[in-house]
Amino acid sequence: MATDKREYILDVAERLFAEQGFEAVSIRSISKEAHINIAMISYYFGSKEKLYEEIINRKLIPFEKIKQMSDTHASYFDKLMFIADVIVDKFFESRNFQILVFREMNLNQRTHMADFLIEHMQRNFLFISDIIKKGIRKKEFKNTDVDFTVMTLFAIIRMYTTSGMMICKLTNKASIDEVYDAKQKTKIKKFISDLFSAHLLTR
Amino acid sequence: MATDKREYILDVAERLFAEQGFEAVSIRSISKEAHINIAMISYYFGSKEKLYEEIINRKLIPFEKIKQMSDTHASYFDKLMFIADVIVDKFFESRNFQILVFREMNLNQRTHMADFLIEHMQRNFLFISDIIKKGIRKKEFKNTDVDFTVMTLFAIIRMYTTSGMMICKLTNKASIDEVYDAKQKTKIKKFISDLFSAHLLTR
DNA sequence: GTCTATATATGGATAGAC
DNA sequence: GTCTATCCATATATAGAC
Repeated sequence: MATDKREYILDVAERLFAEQGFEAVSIRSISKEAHINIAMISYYFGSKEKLYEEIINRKLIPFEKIKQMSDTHASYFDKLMFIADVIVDKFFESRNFQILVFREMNLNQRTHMADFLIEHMQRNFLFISDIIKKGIRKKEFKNTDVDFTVMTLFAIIRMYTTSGMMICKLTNKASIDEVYDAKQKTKIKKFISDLFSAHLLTR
Repeated sequence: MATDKREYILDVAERLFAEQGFEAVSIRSISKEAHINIAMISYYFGSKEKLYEEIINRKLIPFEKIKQMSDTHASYFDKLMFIADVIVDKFFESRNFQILVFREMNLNQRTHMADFLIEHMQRNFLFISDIIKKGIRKKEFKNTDVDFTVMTLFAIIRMYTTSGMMICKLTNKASIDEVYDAKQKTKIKKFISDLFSAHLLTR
């Protein structure tokens, strides 16, 4: 029961932090939105910043599983697209979290947290770089700038999933929900596949 | 002389807002960093929020000139790459500003400002979409998802120019300056050209 | 676990002297 | 134009009753 309430507070706070930014959200507004007493946040989490750290820590991808699963795919392109699909799924289902993470990485506040997130990002980045480098060595892929290629993958998924209002306007969708429905998820996966197919594959 | 001091305050505040976020920066810290009295900010700008609005407004791209210049290029691909280069140049020389703009577009604070920025973005977006659509109609370009294509262009440039700390780490650069030197600018322009060439051109 | 009341700090803004 | 002093609102955090 206590964990349920804790999780609920974390969910509410995650959304508010994503919408307004860490400093703009008061523990008063969190307690109001989550229908709990103000003092409960210090009681459960210790402080506003520790609450924030718990929000960040609870959803970071345990990337090991993905590494193992990607091994089951034969070609490097299939490995890469498998990973891309996993990232798209992950980002679609945790948009508020991703907004927080990318905003935090770009801030000079709480630098220990930014450093930690960047290191986490780097591990994922290196894993994907490695696949592409192997693909190039095996002549499956063209010789291209690997850093920019991996960056492009993250950049597209990040832009689409963490800038909902903008994407909604730019693509003439009626609502945010429409931007993130199953149809759009399929479309972005197909686009990524087409783009990287043309960019990487030798044929 | 008064405009010099105003401009200097705007420069300092822009950097601080980019580094720490709007709410985390106090007018006290701005006045300290800019070596002026606290009261001067209200005197010059009226309020912290009006100062912020002036920072945003002073650097938005007047896109009309670019439209005209892009007309001088023969192919749609050349038009597109001319625009991409202009955007890269612009983003490289105003990184703090771009950090502010993209962060602001993703916040539910000051929604009038976010709406304004998104509309500005949409005009640029539509202009580029239009070029690609024409290229497709003339069979210069393959038939692709135009929205995602334009998004990709902005996504790459945004990711590279507004996430300096991350890029520095991911690409093993010694310092931020190295991430944004002339050599790297050339490299990203070439990468964009290669990527969109493979993605768009029929040959 | 839950609540009220409060200690304490810091923020934006401005009045008014010079 | 520049500065000091101050008003007032709001923030986090916690002590202590229940």
